[in-house]
Amino acid sequence: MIKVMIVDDNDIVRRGLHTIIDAADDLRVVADAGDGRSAIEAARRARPDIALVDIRMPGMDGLTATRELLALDQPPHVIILTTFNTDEYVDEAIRSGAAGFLLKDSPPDELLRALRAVHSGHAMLDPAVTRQVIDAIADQAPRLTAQEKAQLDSLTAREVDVLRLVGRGLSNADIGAELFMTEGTVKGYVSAILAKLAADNRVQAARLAYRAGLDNS
Amino acid sequence: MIKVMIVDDNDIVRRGLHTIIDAADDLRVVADAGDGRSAIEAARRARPDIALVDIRMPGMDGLTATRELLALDQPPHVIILTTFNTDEYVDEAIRSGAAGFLLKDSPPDELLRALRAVHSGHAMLDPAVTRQVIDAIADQAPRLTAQEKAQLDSLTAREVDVLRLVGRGLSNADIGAELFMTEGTVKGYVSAILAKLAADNRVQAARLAYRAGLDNS
DNA sequence: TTCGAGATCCCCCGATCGGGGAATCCCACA
DNA sequence: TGTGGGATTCCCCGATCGGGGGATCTCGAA
Repeated sequence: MIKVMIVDDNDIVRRGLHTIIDAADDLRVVADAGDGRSAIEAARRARPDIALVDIRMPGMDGLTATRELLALDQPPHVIILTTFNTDEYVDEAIRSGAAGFLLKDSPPDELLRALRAVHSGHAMLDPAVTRQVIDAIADQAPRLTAQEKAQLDSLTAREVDVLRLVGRGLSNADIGAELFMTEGTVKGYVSAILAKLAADNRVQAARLAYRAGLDNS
Repeated sequence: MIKVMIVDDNDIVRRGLHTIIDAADDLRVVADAGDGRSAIEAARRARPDIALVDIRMPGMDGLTATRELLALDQPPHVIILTTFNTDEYVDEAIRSGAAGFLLKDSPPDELLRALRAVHSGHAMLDPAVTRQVIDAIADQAPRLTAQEKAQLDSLTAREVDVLRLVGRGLSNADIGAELFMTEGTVKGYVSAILAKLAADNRVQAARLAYRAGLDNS
């Protein structure tokens, strides 16, 4: 039996969700709340497996409530509910830790599928939201061009070591200390790197290092 | 009537998908292909609305096939099918332009839902895949720390102009030319920027500009 | 009206960077 | 057993950077 909590300031919506969920054999609503603050308390008492949280609420908004819920000892999974297809919140909701993002006009069985999927550790987004997320990923920085990849591949291992530190904003002297070589040696490497990467200066080389993800490893 | 094409090297899988899809009133399989190359030709002839593409195929793999299909005149939407929950390909599939990513063991009605959602311009991922995608987004670079945000906010508009160009790797002279000011003036701004951002040098300032997304706008 | 913040320019000066060599050393490959 | 590529070090030298001032001018808020 999957225990569900409903958090929505609209009484009618709460009743509607209640009806849909309790009609399923494997789901049961164990708590209700009309605002974020009482949701936290209710969750502490009822220990729901999943919280359905409206994103727009008076007082504590849904995203803040989500973060608070997930900070509990035995946190529920959180599915965000929203009325509109609001670009805005999707990214923030995901970063807040939500495992789902559904529109209130999606059909009841979609809600039930989502509850079950989320309960088994998966996640579910409304198809329209999925489209947004996918487009955002596809539009992300084109990574590296083929040319840039080839340029990076042409670097020797040692040059990559140096580039990594250039990317972090270290001076040649600092890089030398880090890699146990003379500043003069570092300068030689930096020159070689700039030539191979067709970069005018170390900032441009650092940019490439950053985009290639060389800086954080 | 939504026209669907099936691209899979396994004959049994093709038949199975065929049966599932044709059983629906609003869907019809209009083309079949066992490899990427023939899929392109088939798509050109049959003009399907959606192509279901196996990611693993002999010859042209599913992702390459996806890119080729999407390069056609009237490209179909592409849904990737895969047997395993393979971490690997999800990101690349999305970047290749796929509108869906389903596991072959998902229930038939999930496939039908996906086909309909994708046909209406939405997207659908298997819940397990959605979980991966969501986790990846949530784990992404923490953006900026509150402190870094405050530091950026403390910059004047003109300083931001300069920082933007510093982030692109321009020299002070180039920045001056770009913003119609003397190199000396630029140097003054850069010094102020480094002080406000607590950066040791322009590379570190550029890093911050890059992370703040200041460079591409 | 005064005052301060921002934008613009200027100067000096030391530190750092980047280009162009040149010289070892080592190791793999022919 | 050469030969060459990579790693390492050093040199010089001009260009660029960065710090620390000081000087206008404008505009808006006190």
